[in-house]
Amino acid sequence: MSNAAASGTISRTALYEEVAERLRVSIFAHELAPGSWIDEQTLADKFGISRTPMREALKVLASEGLVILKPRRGCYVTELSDTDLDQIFPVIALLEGRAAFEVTQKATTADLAVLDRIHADLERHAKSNDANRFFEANDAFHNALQDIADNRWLKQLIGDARKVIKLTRRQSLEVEGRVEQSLAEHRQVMAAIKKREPNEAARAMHDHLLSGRAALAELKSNK
Amino acid sequence: MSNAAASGTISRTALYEEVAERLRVSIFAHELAPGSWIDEQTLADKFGISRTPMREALKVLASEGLVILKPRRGCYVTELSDTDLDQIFPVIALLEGRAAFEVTQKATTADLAVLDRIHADLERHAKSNDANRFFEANDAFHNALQDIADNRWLKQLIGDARKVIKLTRRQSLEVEGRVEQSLAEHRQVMAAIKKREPNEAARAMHDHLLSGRAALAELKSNK
DNA sequence: GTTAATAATACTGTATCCATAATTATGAAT
DNA sequence: ATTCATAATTATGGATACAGTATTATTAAC
Repeated sequence: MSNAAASGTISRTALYEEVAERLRVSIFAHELAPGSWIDEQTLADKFGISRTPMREALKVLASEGLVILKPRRGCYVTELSDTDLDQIFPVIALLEGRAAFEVTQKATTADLAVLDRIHADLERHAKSNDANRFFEANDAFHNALQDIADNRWLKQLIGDARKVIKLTRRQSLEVEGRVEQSLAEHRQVMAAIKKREPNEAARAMHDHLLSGRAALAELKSNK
Repeated sequence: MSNAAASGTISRTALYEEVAERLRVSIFAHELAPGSWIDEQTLADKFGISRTPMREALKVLASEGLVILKPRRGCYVTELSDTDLDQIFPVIALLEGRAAFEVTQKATTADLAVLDRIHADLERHAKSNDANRFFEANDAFHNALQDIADNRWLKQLIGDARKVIKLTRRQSLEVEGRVEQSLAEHRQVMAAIKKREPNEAARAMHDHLLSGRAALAELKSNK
């Protein structure tokens, strides 16, 4: 049998997937504001597509929790209250703690090298006070960790939960001193992983995320 | 203003939701076998609907992990390997443990009464060796617990994860003595909740679910 | 007889169309 | 003037039609 090279570069993603991704970006950028109604037809016209893939994309976003579909009422961007954040952060902390736990058990020396490199990026961007790059590296670190944990379902659940809190992620890093604090917490996570102490790594990651929630709360109270 | 009674009982669920539920049932009952291809048109005809709501339902199931959508190739029922089960059970154990933790903190005496009643059902159906009703009551218990935990996001993530393992879970009760063991574990959970010891409740629930996984593994090895 | 190429068939993906339900606006009555 | 009812407009939900791609089968050539 001929190989799959002829069937295109891997496989062209379906239109509804691209639409879903564009919508996610729009939602995270608050171009589609929380609580606002999504006009299927208008948005589909703007994207240059018909309502069909738009509707399919909205179904996907709905099951991700990014929008809510009210039957016969239309689609609205999810609004996150403080209560929601208080509810979801401990859950993410738990899940990512578990990821750290599994990483500590499974990581090869090559895996550790990858983490080390990303952590070095974190240190560098913290030193140069580049909050944007720090944020990116932070994302990369958590993603790398989940890849190494090599648990498809854990990764999926964390991804779902993280998508939701991304709705509000207006840099908790803007809190005075948060970058340094976050960095220190990352160091603890790395140290625990290298020491091969799963429980300690899990606890460090867990506390790191709750600390992120606290920073966000502080930001709001000062606003 | 006239009330909403005329607009039907609460709000009629969309067709695609009903279809999604029917598909879930079919998948759990293995009428749609793991790995098998789902013929949109044929199935839509059988349900007496068009392809549109069928496709929307499949999108939802895909993001729940029950099926996978291969672009231009169609839709296939997810196959769960032993590795998948080994990966997902510890995660569910963690999440439901957290739910038990939160319940122990939040439950009112009325809540405890509800749990007591369902637990009594469990005891009864175990005594009469009615595995089906035991399974139902077990589901009801876990659902009630999540309702009392009153954490929308935790409930959603547990629901997503549980949907996946429902593909296999029911069989575990067929293991010799599993019903009794499961009952004993439930007693421990209830006791810890009543004693208002969150950590103990979490650990008991966690172990209960891992025990369920072990039973399933045993069933497979004997098969 | 086997393999490769081409053609046909069938299914996925997208667009358009129709029907139903909800909301809003306008008019009438109190 | 305010409220309630009715009608009209608009958007969602569902069906059908159409286009493009992938797979399979058949035929021809080696």
